[in-house]
Amino acid sequence: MSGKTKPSRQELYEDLHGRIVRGDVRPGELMNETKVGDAYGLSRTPVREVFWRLADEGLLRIVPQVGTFVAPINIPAVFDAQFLRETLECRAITEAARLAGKQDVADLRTLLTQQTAAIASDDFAGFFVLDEQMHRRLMEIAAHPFVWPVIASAKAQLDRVRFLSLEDRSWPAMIMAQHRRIVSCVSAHDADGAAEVMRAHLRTAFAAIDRIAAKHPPFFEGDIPPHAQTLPA
Amino acid sequence: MSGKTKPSRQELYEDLHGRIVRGDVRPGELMNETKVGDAYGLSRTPVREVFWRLADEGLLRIVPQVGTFVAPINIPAVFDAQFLRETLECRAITEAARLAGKQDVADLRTLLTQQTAAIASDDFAGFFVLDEQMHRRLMEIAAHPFVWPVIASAKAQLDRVRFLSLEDRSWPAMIMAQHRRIVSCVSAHDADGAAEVMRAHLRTAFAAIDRIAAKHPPFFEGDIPPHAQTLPA
DNA sequence: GGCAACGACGTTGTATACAAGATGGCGGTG
DNA sequence: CACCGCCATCTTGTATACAACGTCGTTGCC
Repeated sequence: MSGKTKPSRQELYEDLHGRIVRGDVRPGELMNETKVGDAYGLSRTPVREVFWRLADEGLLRIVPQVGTFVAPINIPAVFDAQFLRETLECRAITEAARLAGKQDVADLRTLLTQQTAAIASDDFAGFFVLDEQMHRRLMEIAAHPFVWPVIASAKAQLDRVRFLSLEDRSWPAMIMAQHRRIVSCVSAHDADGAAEVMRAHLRTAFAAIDRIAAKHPPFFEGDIPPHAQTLPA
Repeated sequence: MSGKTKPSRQELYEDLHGRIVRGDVRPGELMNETKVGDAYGLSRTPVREVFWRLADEGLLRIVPQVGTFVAPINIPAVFDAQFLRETLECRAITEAARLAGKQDVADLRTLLTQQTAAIASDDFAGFFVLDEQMHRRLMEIAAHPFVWPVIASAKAQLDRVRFLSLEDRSWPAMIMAQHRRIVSCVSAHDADGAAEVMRAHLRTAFAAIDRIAAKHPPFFEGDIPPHAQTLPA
């Protein structure tokens, strides 16, 4: 594992994806195929495939014969991503609460422990990974594993906004408390309670979008929809 | 419009997509990059981009250094696609029923008329397009237009199964009746009623999947999930 | 006869050269 | 001074040559 066997497409994709979502590269910035290829020791061909996938996810905007740019954060698209994630995850967790077995609950509790440890050591990146693992695991418990990639794609749009807000210090504690309540509901097979907590959980970060958008106007595109009281129930 | 200005990637994508969904090419069949490129007068480069996208949608399976094949119909993936579509469209139509204005209802009624005409002239392909337009329009009325591409992707998986069943002659009439009831509920702002009819509508075609899978075993992959009573409510 | 090693073939993966188009600056012109 | 047209330059789009790898048939050996 010492020599770089393959800085391959997968690595390039994950790196670029992370850099865009974390905001290391700003919306509107030019992503030159040749330069990116040189930077990673690859030719344009594999780079183009990665660009295409990122464009499909709405993270890049390819303008033919002009250039490929980091896409602005499209506010209506973000609202729809929230709708999608909230609708699917809340529906799925009711199934998860119904179907969860002892081993599933044990797995979730293990993730809770790891998340607590990550927060205790200020390992925000590690917590971020564990958070994603937990949501994916819940989707597996709900017996809908193929839905996760769809949610992950929507999540990227939402995370772009999230990373623009300097994370509050009190934030991780609140997230952890919500995670514990989710696992508690699933463990008790309380489907309605789990859905309710999940909805509140998913709206926590989303609630600040208008404030964040107002703070970084050049990064955004489109207006906040008129019916923006999100969703009733 | 006489000369073929561009048999470009878009055309190639739509053609291949349609051929796979309609079952013109069978699961397991080899899709050679070079041969496909020659057939369309393109080189391997644009073909590869199309293949990549189709693989992302689960319609192709790219095996490195071996070949690209038409993917088998993955039964668990189909069940998850049904879960995704049903969850999102039923949730969205409650919003559509709440938000629909007079012009929206008028557009829907126009689509109903066109659909009736298509069926009357046995134009099944035309009806298929109009059906898709209606579902997309409903998503726009619900103020979530960006969700449609996600549903369209899931729809492709479901349509693969649908096209394997020789469509019943009484089938179009039932679909039309459901469409009319949906528009009726939306027009009356009956959100719960609309969701109920939509759920029944989406399950109509899906209900036969086990029968169809049993009829064409070599085209399928994976088993029917144990909790296959789909979804409660 | 069974089996293992080898090699030809086919496929996708990668790199690179060239083409087509868009942009922006420059200079000419009214 | 304003404006129009041209051209250098940069970008992505496409085509093609080569490399890496897996498959499968063949052949030789045991």
